[in-house]
Amino acid sequence: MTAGTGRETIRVLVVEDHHVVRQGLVALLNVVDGIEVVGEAADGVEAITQFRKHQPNITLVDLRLPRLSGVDVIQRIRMETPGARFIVLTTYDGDEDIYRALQAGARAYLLKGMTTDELIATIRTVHAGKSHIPPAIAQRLAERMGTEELTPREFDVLEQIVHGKSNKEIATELEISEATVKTHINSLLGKLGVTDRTQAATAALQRGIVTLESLRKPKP
Amino acid sequence: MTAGTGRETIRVLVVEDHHVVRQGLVALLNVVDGIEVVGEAADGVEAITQFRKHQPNITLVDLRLPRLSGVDVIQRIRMETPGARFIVLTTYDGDEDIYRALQAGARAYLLKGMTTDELIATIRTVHAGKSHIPPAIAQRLAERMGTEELTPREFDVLEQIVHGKSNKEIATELEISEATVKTHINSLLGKLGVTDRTQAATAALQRGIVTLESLRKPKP
DNA sequence: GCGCTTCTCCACCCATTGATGGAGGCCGGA
DNA sequence: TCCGGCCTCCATCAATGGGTGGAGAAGCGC
Repeated sequence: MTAGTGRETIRVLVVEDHHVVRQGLVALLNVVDGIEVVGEAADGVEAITQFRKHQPNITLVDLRLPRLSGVDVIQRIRMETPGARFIVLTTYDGDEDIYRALQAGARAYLLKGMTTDELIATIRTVHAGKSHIPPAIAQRLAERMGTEELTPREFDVLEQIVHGKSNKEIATELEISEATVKTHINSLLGKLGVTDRTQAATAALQRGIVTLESLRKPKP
Repeated sequence: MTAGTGRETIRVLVVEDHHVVRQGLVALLNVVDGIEVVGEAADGVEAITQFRKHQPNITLVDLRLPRLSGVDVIQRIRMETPGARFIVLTTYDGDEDIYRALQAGARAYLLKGMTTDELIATIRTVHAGKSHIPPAIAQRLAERMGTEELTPREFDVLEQIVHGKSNKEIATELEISEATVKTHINSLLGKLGVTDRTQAATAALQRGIVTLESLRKPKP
């Protein structure tokens, strides 16, 4: 079980819930010399099962997955196999997701829409033990630095703001006073670098702190 | 040039900018009996060129495309070939996009993440001259009905709201008085069925009236 | 224990926002 | 031509939102 930097075939696990995209990845990768797709998974739970079964060199994983998110998958697998290498692949490119994925131990981050060459080059790079972050993403990560973290409570309030709640409603929902809500809003506005709740809402959506999908359902 | 409902091969053009997804579609479709991918395009302009060249029975088209949007592509092609049949394929499922695509003449709307069977069944259905809208989407379309259209000016104001502008800033930007801005906001809040600007902003993003991507760039 | 952060709350003030109702001008369809 | 929709603007009022400064309690790391 030596770290492979040499000639042997790179064994890849593809984790992606969209059938078409998964199919595309497999089709693309299987014609490449030196890369073999050893397994596929359509959700987070299946991903872990497949990983245990195949012990791939590289796991290509989408962040938005049913049952268990991509970040969760990375964290859990790395708990039992710390040397596992991940490349995150996603359509959405909220800063928050990138950040969390890299924190969780992903070695590279690719947006769908990349070229085949980029994909293959990244797989080889990561398999060789290096990391690879595209310049555009590196830049946004840099911007994110220096930005303070929101506290859990501030996050709760922000979530409510995105859902269009008034301060009074937020107070009721979180069972705190309206004054406290205002306090939290005040500090989260500062941290997000915005001046009002509407800007806070769009900033939260842009950064992927809250997702548009979560808006449809009242409360999961 | 008779409408094909019989045995002959269905000739498909795939228009999709994401390499991986396009590859997936082509890989999936080319193994199916009775379906042949006759062309591929990665942007709107190329789509039109490819259409003229191959005159496919079915055009599978992504809505978000470089250079020319999916809706534009459908409209332009239908101007010269009114009988052309389109299936719209997209990840994002904003109501506005669905609506405009169907208005423009798309016969079916599929979300990425569909099964292979759904895709093939839909292609056959549309080729047979029928339409196919998934229940989930049909429901949202129904909800959208009864909703009044925004006027162009209301749309302008909404856009500014999503960009986090205050009424005063909007007034300056659009070169109208703040009073007028308020008037527009009042009516657009009603039409969107929301009670304040923050809800208006998230509603606009949900419905795809304004996109998150457009928030990054200051002014295109 | 001490310092730090977080969460909670208060009071006060002013700016912004949204609601209401009214009004004139313009344009395009009936 | 008249009607209806749209865009423009006005005044006024009540409610909400955001800014400031201060303060006590709980928890954590050292």
